[in-house]
Amino acid sequence: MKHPTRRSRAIDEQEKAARRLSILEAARALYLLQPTQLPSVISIAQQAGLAKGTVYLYFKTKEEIFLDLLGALYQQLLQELTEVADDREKSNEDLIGGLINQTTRFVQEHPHFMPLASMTSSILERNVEAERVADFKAELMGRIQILAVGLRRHLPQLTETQCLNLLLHTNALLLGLWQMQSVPAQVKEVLTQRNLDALVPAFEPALRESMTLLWRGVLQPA
Amino acid sequence: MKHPTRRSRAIDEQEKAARRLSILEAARALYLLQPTQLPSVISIAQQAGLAKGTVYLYFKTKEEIFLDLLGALYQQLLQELTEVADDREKSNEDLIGGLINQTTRFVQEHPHFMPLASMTSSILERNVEAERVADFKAELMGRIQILAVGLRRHLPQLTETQCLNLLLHTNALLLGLWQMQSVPAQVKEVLTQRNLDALVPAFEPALRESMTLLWRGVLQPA
Amino acid sequence: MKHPTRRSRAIDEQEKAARRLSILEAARALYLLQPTQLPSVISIAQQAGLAKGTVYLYFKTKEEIFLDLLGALYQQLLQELTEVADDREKSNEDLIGGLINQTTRFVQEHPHFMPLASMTSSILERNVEAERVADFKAELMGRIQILAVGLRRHLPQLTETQCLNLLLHTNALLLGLWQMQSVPAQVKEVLTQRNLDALVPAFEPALRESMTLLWRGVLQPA
Amino acid sequence: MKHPTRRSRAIDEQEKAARRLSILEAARALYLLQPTQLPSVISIAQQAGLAKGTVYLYFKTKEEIFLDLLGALYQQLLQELTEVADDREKSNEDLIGGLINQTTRFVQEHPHFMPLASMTSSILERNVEAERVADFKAELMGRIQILAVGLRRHLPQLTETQCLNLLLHTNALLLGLWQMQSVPAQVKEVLTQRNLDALVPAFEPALRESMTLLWRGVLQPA
DNA sequence: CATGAATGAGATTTCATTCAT
DNA sequence: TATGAATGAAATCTCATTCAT
Repeated sequence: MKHPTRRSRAIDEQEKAARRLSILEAARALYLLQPTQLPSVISIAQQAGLAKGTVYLYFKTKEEIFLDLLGALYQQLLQELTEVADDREKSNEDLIGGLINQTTRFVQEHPHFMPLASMTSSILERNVEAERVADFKAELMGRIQILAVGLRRHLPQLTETQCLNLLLHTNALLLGLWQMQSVPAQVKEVLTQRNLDALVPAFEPALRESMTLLWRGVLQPA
Repeated sequence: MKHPTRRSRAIDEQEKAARRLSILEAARALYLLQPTQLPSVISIAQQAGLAKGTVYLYFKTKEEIFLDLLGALYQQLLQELTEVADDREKSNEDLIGGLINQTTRFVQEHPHFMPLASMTSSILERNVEAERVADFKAELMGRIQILAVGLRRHLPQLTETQCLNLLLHTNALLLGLWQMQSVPAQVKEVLTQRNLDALVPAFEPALRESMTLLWRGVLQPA
Repeated sequence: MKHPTRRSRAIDEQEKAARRLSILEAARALYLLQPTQLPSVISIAQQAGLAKGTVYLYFKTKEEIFLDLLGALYQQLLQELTEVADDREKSNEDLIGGLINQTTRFVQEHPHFMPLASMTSSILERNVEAERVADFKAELMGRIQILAVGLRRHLPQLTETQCLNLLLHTNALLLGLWQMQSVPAQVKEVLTQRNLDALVPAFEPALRESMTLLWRGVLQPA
Repeated sequence: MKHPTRRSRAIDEQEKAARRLSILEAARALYLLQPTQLPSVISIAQQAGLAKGTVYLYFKTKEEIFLDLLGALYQQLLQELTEVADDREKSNEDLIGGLINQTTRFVQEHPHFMPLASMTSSILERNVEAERVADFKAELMGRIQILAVGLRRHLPQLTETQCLNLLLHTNALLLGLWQMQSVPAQVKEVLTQRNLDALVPAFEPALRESMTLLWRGVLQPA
């Protein structure tokens, strides 16, 4: 005694991709409402106007949805950064500044990016098939390498490895700094009450400063 | 005799502290066995020879246990680093090298440190009372400030804020780099099969390199 | 964020047994309302005034509940039959008649007995731990053996094996005849419309007749 | 080309019947592999080289497939038994023995017969349209009546009703005895470990014994 | 007619947390 | 204080059945 309702169907690959996207979009919307935790699968399904079972038709686990979402964000960010690096006219200073600006703008415009990135290792990768995680990592590293190549055109004094590492370390800073300043509102309140606001470093200035130091370090060898 | 296994009660403060410690120790032992996820409360209780409910007499949530553990680890690390910094005889290079060495050694000797630190923002701080998180943060920042002061004795050319930020950014690097290389065994296998091992940066070399760059950057102003 | 409500607790074995019984009773009540299918676990829990999780604290699967219920029914039936057989004054005819009467009465008074017994092999035993099924079978056969012993006091001309087999075959008749007459109401309607009512043998007369034949066969060797 | 694997269509009655048969055959093959449960519709469809939905063009429910299979088996068995009964030369003893032999042989040669028959009332008839169940019953009873007529030629001392009932009760024994001995392999293991093997009666001897008693009972009126 | 995407009920599991005893 | 029974949200899975294409 089942009661299916009427819906459109994703027959070809394009439509399937679209449906996949609609799930991702629903997940994103709900997560933004409450970034303290991943929304439940049932709520994602409802938000997407689908049945719970349909979601599991497209994603094996809830975390896979968000790893996908994160992958798309990383892809977009790296795409944008690569475009910045492809501008041959820029001076080194402008390049670094441009990359920093682009990054901070991206983080602001996609408020779910850093929260998701921050739970990659502790949550998302723990509950996604190894194959899919490997896909995610491979894709991410591939795009970072492309960016590294673009970077080296500006900084020929660096080896390719140095460029790559520079980017990896930048990503590390991004992750770490975000987490250090990502304090629940309630905690922030308590810290304020105790006059300890200064403990929570502001994300953007810290990122600017640390990135500048890191890049200056590599460009001015001892 | 309904409760033949009923435990003795911890009446005075000493006993209570001891019981608290036994829970922390049980949690630590279990987490080391499988740092991929926090052990369940029931397993911690059993490991400590207590009932599930008893654990909640000493900790409000499971995550509070691990935030406590992490706090102790941070405290110890910063203590050790402060001792390194307090050696007035060291050259700047030795100082930096000493801090790096001490840090990497600590990470190796306490295999639960970085995994716990990596879930601080996404898991631990989300499930612990704001008051406790604030305590954790205040304590941590206090010790970092002490270290910053020690550091400045060696590097008088830096402002206090610069020293503090240097440490904060170092912590960020620690967090981010660890997460980037913290890949589940199964994923590592898949990456190996695809000849993509190189995607996973080794933690210690990456930490050495990035820390060196960061510190060099701050010491050699443009 | 869980919301437990207030309930009494089954601390000792007696209370636990009582709670187990309350689940069994809830399952029985619901099954009687609609014997076409086993009620859902959630409905059983609600009927018993418990949470779903609590039901799974006492039973591993839904089918285990009903196998338990069936076991109790078999136990009661065999108890009653043993009492009938223990009446030394009875003639053979009275004995057989008494057993038949007692059986048919039991079936009528416990309308869930035969439906459950009819799904033992195809449903209940398929989804219950082997250990539990073995318990059920051992218990059942033990009681049948006791009844066989009682039977033999009346029928000393039979071997113990003959008595046992007689009972086993009687049980087989019970199962088979019930299933042959157990026709959903809708099917019965259709058969009536087609003037095929006669196809569905009445349970009780058929049981009486076949049991009489069976027992007469064993008592009057060729 | 959205549907490269789209099948040809069964236009005329012959093709439709053939497709129906291929579904039945696929269902039979899969069920034989694992008679512990009905195979899933998707597996049946794949085995038959069809899409899931196509199966539902030929059968209203999954159980209808198996009720059909069972109907064919009953038809064949009763056909064979009728041929045995039509041999006028046989003595009564030979007749009974022949019917028993033919039945046990049939059960052995069609290992899916009894498992299916055993779930008739609890599963198959619960999930098949009343009309179809009525068809099944009518067909089955018709053939039993034919056999009863054949039987009566040998046993003129019996009424037609007696002959019919004898057959019905025999069927009941068949069903009941099978179910009593149909124990999952794992349960059998446990019983063996407990030295309780004897609890599971062997099907064929029990059938022979009980049928002999039943038929002897009817032939030797008190 | 044929297809397979979509549905959704329900079973089962896990487990942090609560609270009656 | 200590206990562990009870809770219930949520994840995941299965799968028969429907129905848009």
